[in-house]
Amino acid sequence: MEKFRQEIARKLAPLLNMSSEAARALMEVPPNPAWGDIAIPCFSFAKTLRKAPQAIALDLAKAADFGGLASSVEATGGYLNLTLEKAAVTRHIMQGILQDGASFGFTNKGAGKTVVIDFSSPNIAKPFGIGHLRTTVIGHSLSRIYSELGYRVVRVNHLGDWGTQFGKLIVAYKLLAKDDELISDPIGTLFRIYVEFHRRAESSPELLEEARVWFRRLEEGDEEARSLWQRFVEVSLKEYQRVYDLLGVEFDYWLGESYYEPLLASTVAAVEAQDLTTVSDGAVIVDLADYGMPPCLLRKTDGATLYATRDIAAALYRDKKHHPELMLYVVGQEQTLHFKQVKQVLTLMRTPAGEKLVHVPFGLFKFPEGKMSTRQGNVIFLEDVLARAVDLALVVIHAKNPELENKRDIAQHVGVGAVVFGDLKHGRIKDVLFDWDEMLNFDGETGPYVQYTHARACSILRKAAVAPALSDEAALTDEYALPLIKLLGEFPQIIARSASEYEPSVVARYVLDVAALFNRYYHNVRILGGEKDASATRLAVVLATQRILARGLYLLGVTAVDKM
RNA sequence: GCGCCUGUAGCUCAGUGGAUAGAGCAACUGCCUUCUAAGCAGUAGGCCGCAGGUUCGAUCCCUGCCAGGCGCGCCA
Repeated sequence: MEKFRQEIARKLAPLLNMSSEAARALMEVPPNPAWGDIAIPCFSFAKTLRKAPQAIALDLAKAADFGGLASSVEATGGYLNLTLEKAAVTRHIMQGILQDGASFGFTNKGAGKTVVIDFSSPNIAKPFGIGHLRTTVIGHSLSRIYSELGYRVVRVNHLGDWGTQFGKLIVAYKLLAKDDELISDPIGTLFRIYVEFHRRAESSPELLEEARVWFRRLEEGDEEARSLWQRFVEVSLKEYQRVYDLLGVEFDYWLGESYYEPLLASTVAAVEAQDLTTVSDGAVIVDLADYGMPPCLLRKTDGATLYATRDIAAALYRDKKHHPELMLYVVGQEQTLHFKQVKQVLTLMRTPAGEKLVHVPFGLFKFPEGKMSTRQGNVIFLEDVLARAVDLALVVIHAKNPELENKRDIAQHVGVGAVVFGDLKHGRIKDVLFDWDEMLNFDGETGPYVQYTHARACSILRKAAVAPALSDEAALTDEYALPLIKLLGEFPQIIARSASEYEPSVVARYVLDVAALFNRYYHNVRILGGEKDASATRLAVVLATQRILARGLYLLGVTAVDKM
């Protein structure tokens, strides 16, 4: 479709006295498909040409020559509306998808470029809660979307494996846990003692001081502290891996904050060397008042480093190691200020890392009961959510398709797909209300709906007696096939837009639209049987749809099942 | 107090400086002897938070206000 728009823009540009890019940017999609494929609003020319928009549109319609591209050109209400030649459009799109197969959306914009994506990044010793779902699935999807554009993608899991919470955990462990508990139920145990620690600390604040001491000992390499820390990290990673396996999420690097620890001293020194730091109440800070921000703390009064120090060190490290074009941080919007500060400090340091750093924020999960807090112990485990979704999917399969083989396997993909898709269909930035009913819904605008549509397409392709072929082009232009094919043709633009906006929901919405149009097609047009050439051509539409749906779901990190 | 984000149908959300603001869920009503009814089709449901401004044209951009969320030097 885009190819046609650009063609039209090129022919239109001289008449409007502008570049073809500008002419392209002017184009709109008419609200009513009956009015055509492309609309050029003429209101903005009225002043300079001193003519009514209506008349301008009329003149353009008369003057323009689009060759065989447009089947109708009309001036209505100040708009120049044009309809593309149906057969040319459908032929072009269908040939493209059938030839390119899965690589139809591939535009190669990112060839030779690298993007580093920091996502998921759970805090060790805290359960992998529903709160981690968003960063994990958004980051996973973005990594696939950028790969699709030809970028080399470096996926980094920036584990929260350092910081004062480990002092707390060590104190709590020595006080409250037995060794065998950590083996039988690692996260559960760490979680329990972490909550209990905070409960006790309310009446015994000296525990907090003890925790600070232990973290200090950890930083200094104390053997006991170190070995406890090591165990906490190991058992936690093992549990996280189960969730990642379920979601199909992988990383290129698992680098905790501890990894950057040896770099911190030189990082602070580098900032100091640029004369950016001042000492305030004994702490080392970068004053950012000139940029309308509170200061960025690099060292506490006691000399210990902070979150910002580690993020600056990590950004410098990533830039040096991977030479990326972009460094994305898929982290909740509550950390917007933090990343603005880090970016500003990097910019002041005059390193390229400053402009490469992009915070990709997302809204929080909200709960009817109020804010969720690990410390208070009210957490919804992601694994439980996924398990419930899978169980429910199994129940639905037994009810709707009892003959299905591999029920458990399919149920897992469908259940997980419902949860993942349910998250990704929302714009990132909005807060999400956690709602079991919506999370476990399989009807309407959901992952299972798209998966089901894909399975339907697969089912037809399995039963077909003839091979898909574009042998009867008239079968591509009926009122149900035409809008579907046009939409399929937008796939490359959709991928590009979702990448530039860091917004997987663009793909999710698109895939829902494709599914809706396909289901309408399916319902109204008989594909199998009938005249051979027409049937083969309709099968080609089914095949093209199946490929786009499969690829779209892949980009979202959802499995496209063949049957369900 | 200051800063950032959000406010669209009963609920969850799309949407664009332009022509009649769209989906899904929930409600009601049709459609399974035809390719998977996790589907399709229909009915109903709207001062696009409020008030100004910019513009030929604002739900969209600007300002103010209201409501909610988040953040604001020694947590991450």
